[in-house]
Amino acid sequence: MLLSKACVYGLRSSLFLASHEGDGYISIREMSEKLDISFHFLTKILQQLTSAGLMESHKGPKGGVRLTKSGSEVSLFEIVAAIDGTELFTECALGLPGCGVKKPCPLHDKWADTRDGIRLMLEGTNLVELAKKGKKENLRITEDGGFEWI
Amino acid sequence: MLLSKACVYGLRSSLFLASHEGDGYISIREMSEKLDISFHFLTKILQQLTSAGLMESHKGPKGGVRLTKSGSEVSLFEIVAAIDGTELFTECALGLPGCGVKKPCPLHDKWADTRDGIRLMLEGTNLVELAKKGKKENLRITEDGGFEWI
DNA sequence: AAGTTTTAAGAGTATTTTATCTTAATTTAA
DNA sequence: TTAAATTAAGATAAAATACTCTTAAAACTT
Ligand code: SF4
Ligand code: SF4
Repeated sequence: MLLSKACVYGLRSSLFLASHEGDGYISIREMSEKLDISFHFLTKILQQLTSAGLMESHKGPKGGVRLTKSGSEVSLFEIVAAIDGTELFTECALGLPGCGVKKPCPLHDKWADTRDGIRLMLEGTNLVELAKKGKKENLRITEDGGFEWI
Repeated sequence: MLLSKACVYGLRSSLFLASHEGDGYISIREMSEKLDISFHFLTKILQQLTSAGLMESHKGPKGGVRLTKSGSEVSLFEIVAAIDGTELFTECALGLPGCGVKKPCPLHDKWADTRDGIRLMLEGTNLVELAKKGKKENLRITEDGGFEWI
């Protein structure tokens, strides 16, 4: 799998938050139920996004998390980088350490292009754009398709 | 990581075999030492490639493995598919099941293009091509760069 | 035929990832 | 000021991946 489970959950909930922009803090419990993700696991993932500065959290009743920046300013790349790190975009298709520094592997030229393709796609896509599209075309962000865009 | 460790090891040893085409069976022990991969682990990986029909093996002294087809006919995609499967090229960036069948996720269009980019790169690259390039430019396929092309 | 070399196969171990559980700290509201 | 709601944090558990060990089977050499 290209992205870890944690990362995929991070993307899904970021999308959720982008579609609720301006609604204040959204509780993690609510998100975990609507998106069908384990509450405790999601909490940990969102803590990562919070400490990366992408979200801010608030405790107590009426608490929850919300995006710090406007969703249109947050690219998928930032979320992936915060959870899975940027190794995917700097390291080797053959798993060799120190790409570009020591002598490269035979696959380098082709892989570097492919790798950049992934990065550019993630950098060039923002949360609001996706949430709008999802809402307009009634696309899904849960396994059972049960989630309804507001 | 895009490809599993097993898959990367499979690619490295396939590259090794391609550069030894016509030398008959190459022992797994020799490969594991030259490529610095655990012998038993490599054995299992090569068993997968053998049962997928990409390699054939022979027991006893003078035994080992060799490519069934000419290395120029084997694409990286075949090796990846035999070890990691083709999920990467059919499934969802958001980890949702049944892509294309049920309603898609908002990322689908962009992700499908990116995904195809990875597949086309792997399909469009064959073993001999890479081995030749590696030999000519003295590129590496081991971590320490210690491997020498023959 | 016996001994050696080599892959095959399955069991076993270690590490990482994924997920859960428990307790604490903070904030709101009655 | 007390109770309820909520995130924070750390410990634990389960599952998946990565790796190792042991024994068996096959094939070559003498
Ligand atoms: S140079 Fe080769 S080894 Fe390094 S990252 Fe690129 S493909 Fe991988
Ligand atoms: S349609 Fe959406 S859910 Fe399905 S594979 Fe494509 S990106 Fe993933």
